[in-house]
This record gives sequence, structure tokens and C-alpha cells, in this order.
Amino acid sequence: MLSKKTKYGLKALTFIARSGDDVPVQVSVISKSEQIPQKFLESILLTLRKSGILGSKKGKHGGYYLRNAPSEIKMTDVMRVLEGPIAMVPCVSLNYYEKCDDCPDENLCSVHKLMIEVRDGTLKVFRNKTLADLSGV
Amino acid sequence: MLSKKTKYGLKALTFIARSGDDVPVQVSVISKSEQIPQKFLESILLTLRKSGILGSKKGKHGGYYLRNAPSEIKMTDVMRVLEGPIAMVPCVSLNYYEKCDDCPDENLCSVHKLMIEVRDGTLKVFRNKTLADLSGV
DNA sequence: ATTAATCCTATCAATTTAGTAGGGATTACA
DNA sequence: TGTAATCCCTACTAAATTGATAGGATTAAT
Repeated sequence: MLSKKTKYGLKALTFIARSGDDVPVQVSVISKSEQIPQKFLESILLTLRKSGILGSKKGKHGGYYLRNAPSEIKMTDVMRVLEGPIAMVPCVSLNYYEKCDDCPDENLCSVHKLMIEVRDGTLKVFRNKTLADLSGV
Repeated sequence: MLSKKTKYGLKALTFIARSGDDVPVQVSVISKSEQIPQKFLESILLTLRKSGILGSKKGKHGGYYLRNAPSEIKMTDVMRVLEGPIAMVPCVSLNYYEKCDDCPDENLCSVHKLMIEVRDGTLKVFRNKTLADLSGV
């Protein structure tokens, strides 16, 4: 299941992308418009900022803005920040690989082989999608 | 993340498929061979039996067996039984559809559109795979 | 009968999720 | 310079899920 965190994060990014111009967007505005608990959203946007996807401006008239054009913001990056590894098992993860304790030989593991294909299918989608595709901008 | 339940379930099914012949396979045997906690495995095989994928024989020399040939056991079915819906959000689930509370119009929702593609990518894999592919039988 | 197996229900500890609470730091603007 | 608005940060918490474990009831072969 997609976590609420990821869902909210994607919606917020879409909202910011659609806002278009250079003025930063406030958490409160996104929160109201997208029906996302404000404090929760704050923490999500904070992680997106720390990961470099969003920038922020503090104080009055502050808010969040995209660090790059929507077409430059890849879903692979966004999903890894919000949801974590794209692979369903660590032993097929490209970025967070970990060997399974139980599995003596990965190449003989039926789960391993299946999950590589699932991962590739998902990656194919995320690699071909940017925030521009999501937001229509 | 793939749950241990699903991982264990897939390994157990593979094991049973590879055992080949008609004698039912005991939980204790699978448990030892695949390093799966026996009581946990019991409950997993029980759900697989209740769903119709496995059959069982009680009492001495009892155990579990496949109800169909491995090539007839589709991953879509197995995954739905073990892991639940294949879709990452209920609003794109084919079998367990649910509308989102927040979303006024699905067709305008960026998350919705993205997750449909992810679902289709994953379905493509599961629809093309049977237990025969996993187990090499 | 005895033994070996599945079947069933209940319980539980650890982890994760989805928040909430409260305030600190920074900036714009009057 | 004061005040309001805004992000920033830490800590806490309730609920749900996960990954089991415990104990026995039932069934079947010998």
C-alpha cells in the first residue's frame, strides 16, 4: 500500500507545480486545498526539502517552491524519498541492496526472480514520469 | 515491502511444486528446509488452502498439495491471497475498488493516474507468471 | 490406542503509520 | 522595533499491522 505520506507528498508537489510562478506556496494553503492535516504535511514537505526536491523560504510570505522545473523532477527520485526503496524486497533493490538471511543462493530463489521483474516494471513507469506528467505542466 | 507472509508463502508453494509427486508435503518439512517458523507457516498454508490454491490431508501422512498443476496457478491469484490487492491505492484496484475520501474527481488526481500505470506494470508481470515459472517445473 | 498431522482460536511484542503538541527561529512589513 | 506569519525541529502518542507464539481440538493411519 502507498502510504499517506507519499500520497500527500505527491499531491503537494503537484499543487506546487501547478501554482506555477515564483512565489513560494505556503503549507497552510496546500493543506486546506488538498485536505491534508497541516502538521503532517509540514513534516512531509520538510523531508522533500532536505532531499533537495523542494526549496523553502522562511518567515512572512515564505513557503515552498520547486528546486527544478517539473519536467526535471523524476518520479524515481520522489518515490524513493517519500516511500523508500522501489523494490519490494531488499535483495532486488538497486539502491538499498541487502542479502536475505535465509536465502543461500539468490539465483535459485523463486521470490528473487519474480520480484526483479516487478521492480523493473515499476521502475519503467517511474523513470518515464516526471512531475510535469503528473501535474500537466 | 513484501510481507514475510507472502515471501514464505511463495517459497512454500515453490517447495511443494518441486516435490512433484502426489504425496502431500508436511508443514514441518517445508519449515525446516526453508527456514520458516513452523507455526507461522501453518497459518499461511491454511489461508492458501482456504483460498483453494492448496489442498490438504489431515492426520498421519497428511500434508499439503497443489490443487492444480503449477502452470495453472497464476501469480495474480497467489499474490492477491497472500499480499492482498495488487494496486497500491484502493482507487485503482480492479478487485477491491474504493473511492478516496478526499479526491473530488479521480480523473484529475495525479496520484490516481500514476498508480494506474504502476498497477498495470505489476499486473503484466503477475499475469504472465505461474508457479511453474517460479519453481522451474 | 498411539502417533502424527492439520485445524483453530487467542494472545502478544515489535514496528510502522499517521498523526498531534509545543515551541524555536526567521523574515516581512508596519 | 514590534508583531504576525511562516518554516523548522523535537518529542510524543494512538492505532493498526506484522510476525510471530501458545495451546489445544480434530482427524487419520498404523
